[in-house]
Amino acid sequence: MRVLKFAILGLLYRQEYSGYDITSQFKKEIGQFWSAKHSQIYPELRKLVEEGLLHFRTQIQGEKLEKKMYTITDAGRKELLAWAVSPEPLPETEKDAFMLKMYFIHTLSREEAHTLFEHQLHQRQEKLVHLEEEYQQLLPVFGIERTEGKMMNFDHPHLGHYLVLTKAIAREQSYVQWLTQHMQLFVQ
Amino acid sequence: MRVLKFAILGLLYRQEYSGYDITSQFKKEIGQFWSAKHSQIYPELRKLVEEGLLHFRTQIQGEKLEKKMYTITDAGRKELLAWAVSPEPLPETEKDAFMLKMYFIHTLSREEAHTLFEHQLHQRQEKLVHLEEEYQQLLPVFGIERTEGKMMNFDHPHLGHYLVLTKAIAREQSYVQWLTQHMQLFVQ
DNA sequence: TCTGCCATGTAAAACGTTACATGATTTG
DNA sequence: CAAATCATGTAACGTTTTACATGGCAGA
Repeated sequence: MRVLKFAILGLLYRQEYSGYDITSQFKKEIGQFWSAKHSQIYPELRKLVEEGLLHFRTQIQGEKLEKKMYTITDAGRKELLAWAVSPEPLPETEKDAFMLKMYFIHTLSREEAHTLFEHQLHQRQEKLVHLEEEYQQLLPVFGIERTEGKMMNFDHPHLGHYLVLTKAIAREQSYVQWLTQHMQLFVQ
Repeated sequence: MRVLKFAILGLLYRQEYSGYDITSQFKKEIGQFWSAKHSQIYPELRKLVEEGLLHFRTQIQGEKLEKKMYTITDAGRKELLAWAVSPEPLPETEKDAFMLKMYFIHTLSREEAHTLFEHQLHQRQEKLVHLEEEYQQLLPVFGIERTEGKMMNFDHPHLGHYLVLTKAIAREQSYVQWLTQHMQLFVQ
């Protein structure tokens, strides 16, 4: 599948980035849905240059620190677009170790199960709060103002950002709701 | 982390299974949240036997077909329980290639984006229908009868099964809802 | 000057998928 | 008797993580 390849091509579609910058991007919003460590990114960048999908120029930062700024080539853009329009099949499995534990809940006492469940709820709620704060702070960037009833639209330069944030929020809300709904199983 | 190890130990906690049976289990409900191919399962089973967490007896099926029936040992049960009670940290990234494409939506035309979105919605809706049918069929097994107001409880032997099914349904409902809510971005 | 961040890489191990390989049993 | 399923394994390849390794830069 080589999804990392397309993640990198996609990031470079609109701007030049260094390997370090790409690593940083994966720690931001898109990291909710795809990421990689720098040890995977640097070899992938080299490979993409070899394949003619990227090129780079070396830039000096300060006195002598070299960084490589990568840009996408026409061939790279072409491959990216071919991938981007191809329909994404559903994965059979979306791995979730917590839910695997829940499948084996009969191995636990009521108290142990309750603790695990509470712990997961706590973490998911905290994550949800962070995501919602991020969303609130980005409302002006997204151009969504409650008073004027403005809405995100297809041509908005931050549509992708908006979509991943709202989707991450929806995912966490659903998780929190499911946990809350089933919490009663462990009390008493 | 060795999650597959614990998935196998968990499956063997209540009954004897062959490698083939374990492979089959991963194609059922728990496959929504964890799975592995037989090529990963057979070596893992051998390893778990070597580690003293499982043993097996060879059973003859029919005339000469040999199958290995695995059971968990006391050491295996001990390791399983230690894992099961340990709190699960949230993964930073829950990979979703479709959402990665959505982050790069600016590379697509309105029509292309609309097609992708519709395609994903169709697939998610279809999956949701299957899961809901499964749930409806299992209501008697779960002991949930609308007329008598019975409820799932902690000691129910199928609680794990119930939890993964309801969670998978919640996940798909949330996905479908999010897709539906944002579909308007691509029309006209 | 020290701490945290910027910056790039490689090596080894672990995890996961696809393909290769073989044969028995069951059901239509 | 043919096809689907049961049953077990290995090999090769691809992906991902952890650890090793090095050094520059900026601000307190």
